[in-house]
Amino acid sequence: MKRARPDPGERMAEIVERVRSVPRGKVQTYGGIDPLAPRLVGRVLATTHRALPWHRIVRADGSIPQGERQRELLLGEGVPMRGERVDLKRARVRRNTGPATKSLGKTRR
DNA sequence: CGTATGACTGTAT
DNA sequence: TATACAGCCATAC
Repeated sequence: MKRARPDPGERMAEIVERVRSVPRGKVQTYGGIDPLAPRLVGRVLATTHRALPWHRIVRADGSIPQGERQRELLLGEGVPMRGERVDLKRARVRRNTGPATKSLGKTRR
């Protein structure tokens, strides 16, 4: 059990690491980084953005938080878009790709 | 120490 | 599909 995080710094450090692990040309949502504290992810990005691929982090519905600026960067990486939003179905990082992904239930992580 | 705010999310209307 | 509301974590005042 290492679910407990008495130290905020540790949680933030993990967020930073996860953001850095998002591959180029793909994106991830705030909830995808930390479902329990998506707002915190934004705070971390805002304070650590200089060393992170911040543009690869978008909202759960595919909308882009930083607008045009971020949108250009994503397009530059070849991220599939759908209008002003990212096509999460294709661009979002997923650990499990395949049509037979149905009864996952709690197969998270 | 309490209140407000933010690069958010899921559910309801 | 779009708008409204409440819940959550850490920080700023």
